[in-house]
Amino acid sequence: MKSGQASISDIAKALGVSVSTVSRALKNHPDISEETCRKVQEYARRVHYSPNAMALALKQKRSLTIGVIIPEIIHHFFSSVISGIEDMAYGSGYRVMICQSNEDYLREMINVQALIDHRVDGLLVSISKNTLDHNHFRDVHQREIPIVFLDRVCYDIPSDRVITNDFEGARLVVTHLLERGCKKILHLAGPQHLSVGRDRYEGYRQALKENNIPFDEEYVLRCDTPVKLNSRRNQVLALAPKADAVFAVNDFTAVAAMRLLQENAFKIPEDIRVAGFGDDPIAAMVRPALTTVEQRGYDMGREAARMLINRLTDDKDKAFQTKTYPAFLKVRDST
Amino acid sequence: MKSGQASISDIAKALGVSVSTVSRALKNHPDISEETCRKVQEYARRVHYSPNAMALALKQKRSLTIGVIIPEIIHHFFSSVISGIEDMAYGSGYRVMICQSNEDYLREMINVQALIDHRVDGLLVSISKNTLDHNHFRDVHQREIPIVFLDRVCYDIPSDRVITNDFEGARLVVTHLLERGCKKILHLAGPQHLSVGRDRYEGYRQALKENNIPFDEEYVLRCDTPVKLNSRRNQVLALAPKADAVFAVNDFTAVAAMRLLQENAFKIPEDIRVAGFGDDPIAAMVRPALTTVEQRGYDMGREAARMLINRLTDDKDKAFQTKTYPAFLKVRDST
DNA sequence: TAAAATTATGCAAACGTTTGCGACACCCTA
DNA sequence: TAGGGTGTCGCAAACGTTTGCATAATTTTA
Repeated sequence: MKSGQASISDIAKALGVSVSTVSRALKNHPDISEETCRKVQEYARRVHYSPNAMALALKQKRSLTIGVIIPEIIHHFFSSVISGIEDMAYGSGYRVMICQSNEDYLREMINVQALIDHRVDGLLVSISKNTLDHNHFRDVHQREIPIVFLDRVCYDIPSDRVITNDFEGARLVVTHLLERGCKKILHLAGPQHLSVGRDRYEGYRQALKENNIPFDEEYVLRCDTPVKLNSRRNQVLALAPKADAVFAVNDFTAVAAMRLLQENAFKIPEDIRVAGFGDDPIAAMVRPALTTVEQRGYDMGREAARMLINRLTDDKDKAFQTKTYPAFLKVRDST
Repeated sequence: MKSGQASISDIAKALGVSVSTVSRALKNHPDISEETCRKVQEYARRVHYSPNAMALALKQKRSLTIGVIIPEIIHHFFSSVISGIEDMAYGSGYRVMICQSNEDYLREMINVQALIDHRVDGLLVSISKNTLDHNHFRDVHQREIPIVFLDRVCYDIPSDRVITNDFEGARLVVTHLLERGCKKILHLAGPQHLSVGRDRYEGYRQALKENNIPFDEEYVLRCDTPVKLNSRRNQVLALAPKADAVFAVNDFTAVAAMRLLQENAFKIPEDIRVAGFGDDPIAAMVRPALTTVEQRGYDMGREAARMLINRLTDDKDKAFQTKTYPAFLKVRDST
């Protein structure tokens, strides 16, 4: 025990027994006498023995660790996801390594490689906005490391998936706006190569179609962050007088839109209604409180972890499945 | 290479050389001929060889991993901290294992143990609200694993620390309120066993003292979350008519207070002014926008990681130091 | 041409575990 | 008293690396 950490063989030496005896004694193996068990365990406790997870992982060829790659931890949705993952993982004896891609393709690839190097048993991934190529995930798949995609999923790779019913959520919220009498709904859309961006866009179109409102390309702006909104403020302000509602692909952009409109003397919801997506806590705190679509991050994280751990243990070869969480409308004061 | 992952000895076997040759060839050791290097590296690339970090860690007795324990990832401050830590760590070849204590003492202890088991090279910690006993950190210290405390620090353990000047921040914001003419300032305080809670409280008192405003115990409420605020709403509403300002220990509580007051027909800032601490993004988004104290989470995380890595490499035995970030007042519409 | 130096490679130990198998020393039974 | 059973324990291999040292072949030097 040269440096702080006692090993099994330190204990063996100190007690004059073999390492195998110590190893067995520590887990109350029936081969070992009670007397020896007691002595070993007592000594182990005295020196604060803690098993070396690396050595274990090496031996057992599994690390009991799952890797998580999410775009940005600062978004409430993703931090809820992480909490869900952690709770489920810890409860099942797994550890979690969390990485952020920062919406960056290169960083995502680096993260994947780092997690592979660490021999994680499985991967939980929500892909970055700027990821168009999925070969790094294909690599993971070829290594027989199971992946569960979550929210921002990838349909190229055979895998389990956990998603919100984005299509239905968007359809619901837009239908709600139409029921309020809106005819011209501006959609601040997300990237169309992302499942969530596309599905919400299509839900928007579906709602229009169902209500016989003509679709107008001009009323769709690719704009999914407050920063982007700000850089397109003139365009938005030019459209706003003609529009009677804004549906943003997420709550942050919706709130930013609300502020922009309010600063320009629009009254919400009187002059123009605003809705978001995700039910970030901010939605309930701004004034007027934001109508949005609930997205259960914690539950989705938990479920994704459950599916992954399941595949790691019980049914390795079960058919892949996609779990879809229903979307619930949260009507507040902004619509 | 039975299961997906090729090892060094798989390469050795395939190429008819020894594992030591492969190991050296992979890192361009001068002992190995160019020819062999080329062959080995080419083959390694073909089979997607990636070194087993566990085996490496075992051999080298260091994992190039640092463990992070923070209370709750959903708080913007802490997720910024994490981003700062990650960027610095990745840039220096370190990996990061992130754990949440969820403000729970037991969970914090479990996290510490898990990170010890994983043989992290060092620890970055912001202690939980419910941690009164610090023996689990003393254990870490005895194992000669360096710790850097961050924001919520612990003075019992010899270690580096990174903090905000909470005292000064609170003094500034309260002074600002007094300059606005306030005389009765309600303080929604944090736990007094936490450095941040105590320092902000004392900053509040100091500001009063400097301005010859009598301190009144009745105007200090231990209440640092929206939930707690809600359960004490009657108490707050009883005090509000007599008070002319509220200073909350964090922005979430401040915003919750604003909403409570607004719902009860108080005008902000006309009837009562409200200030928070931390400059959470929500502070800029609510109306009126919240006056608060800036706290540079990203930079603090980066700095903490830098200090830790420094201690891990260069100067193991340098004297411990505490880095204090200055606090800046952000005056907005709520005061 | 023998000795010395150089070049390229392999052996084996070590890191901390787990685990199949074999080795004892007993005690019991027939 | 020989055979078998049982209760305790140790040996050694294996997991994937790195690295000091030995080895062998080749070249250089004197």
